[in-house]
Amino acid sequence: MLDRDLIRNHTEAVRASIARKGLVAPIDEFLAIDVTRRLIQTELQEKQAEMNRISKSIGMLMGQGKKEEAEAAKSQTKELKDAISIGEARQRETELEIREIELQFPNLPHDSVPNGKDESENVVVRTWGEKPAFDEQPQAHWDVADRLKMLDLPRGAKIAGSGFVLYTGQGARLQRSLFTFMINHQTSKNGYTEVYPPYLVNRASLIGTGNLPKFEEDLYKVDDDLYLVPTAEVPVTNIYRDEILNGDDLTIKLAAYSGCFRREAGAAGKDTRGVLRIHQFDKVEMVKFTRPEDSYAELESLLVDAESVLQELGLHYRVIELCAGDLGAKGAKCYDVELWSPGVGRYLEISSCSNFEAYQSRRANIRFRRAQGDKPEFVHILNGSGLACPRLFAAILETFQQPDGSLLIPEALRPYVGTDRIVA
RNA sequence: GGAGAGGUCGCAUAGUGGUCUAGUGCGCCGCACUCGAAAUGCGGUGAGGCGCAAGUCUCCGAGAGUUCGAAUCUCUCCCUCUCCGCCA
Repeated sequence: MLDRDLIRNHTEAVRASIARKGLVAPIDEFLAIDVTRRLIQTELQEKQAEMNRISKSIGMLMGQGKKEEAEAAKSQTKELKDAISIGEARQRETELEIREIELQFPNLPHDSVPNGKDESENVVVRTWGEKPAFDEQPQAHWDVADRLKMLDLPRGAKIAGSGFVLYTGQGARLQRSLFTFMINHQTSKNGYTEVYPPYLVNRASLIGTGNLPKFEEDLYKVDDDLYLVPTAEVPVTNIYRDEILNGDDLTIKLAAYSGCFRREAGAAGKDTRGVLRIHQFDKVEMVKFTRPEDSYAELESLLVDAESVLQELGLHYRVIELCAGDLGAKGAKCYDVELWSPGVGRYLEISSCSNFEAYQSRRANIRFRRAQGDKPEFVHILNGSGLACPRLFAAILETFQQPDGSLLIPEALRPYVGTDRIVA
């Protein structure tokens, strides 16, 4: 959702900015309904004001015992009352219409975001480490995992279906070690406060983060109008929905471990092998609530916090800045962290660190007050993965596989895994 | 799941059909008194929309209804608490 005044007063700038993303927004519909909406409202309010005056005078006349005059006043109200109920219905209707249109607006890209139509025009910001050298072609993680009995993909599919994974033995232990290590790292080293949210959320929460109404087909829905979380971003961002925060408490930095559930409806046939794209996975997510003037500095440090996990593990990665055309609807600016996966032979997206500015806070109505008596302002909201487990799991298996067939565990994970090496 | 009690402007409370533009206390802000503070006194202190402004409208958990008029009456739903049942 965007600022209504911005759309009204800087229409062409908004249009051009959205066009940079290669998207269109219902700007003309918005403007048309906005005008009628205000006309309806002004007209209605005049009638309501008159009705209030008459009703009040009836009360006063009754109090003074002037029954007849009160009755006379009552008879004036019939026509007014009908007009008001029609006006109220029209106002409700237009308010719903404009809200529906507003929810379809994508966020505007920040000025610093490079132009570009799709991922081919993204920009490599930096790389860390180097591709590890192997004497022979390294195995893909599904082969390493099979050999070391860390994954049972056929039985995962039997239990739930294609795209669901059963981790076994040391694989299950490694998987559990990863998110435990990461949530500990973000809370103890990078200053995040840990939260553990519900895995099921209501519609209002999903509208707040921008997953609904547009991306319903990506979500698992259960009875009672609840949805499985596609990421902890949804419940964590909504912690402060409809609240006014104290400006002195910002920036708020939260980190959450959660399971994530995605239908991956539009991705059939892509990345189907191993654990590269699965319906259920674990992730540590970081969310920040900031003052507007701090959000871009906080985006840089959020990115550094995500990277720090990979540095601790000694994994080669690169940081990509998304061009306008690859940003998606919600983001104002976004960096992806891509992890080198030597067996698959590709960089895998493992984290997305985004500044949403006030796009989500306007939808979720999350504000802050700078000081007592000041008008509430919308906070800026950022989030980033820190990180997603399956691809990290894959990269570790592929990067640290040894010539003798064993798997060397990175130093930082050894206390969690309980060994320095996994053997067949 | 069953029974009961509740949800009022940061917190606590009052309000059971009309001077409620929601009262009071606490907290908070400003001013006065003071060398300074405490205490005290006075004033202020929710959100949103429309409007250049004056102003005006909406919001007492949410929605619908009754009425000239609803915080107050009716219905539906949500949430909290207590007890019972079931259960990791």
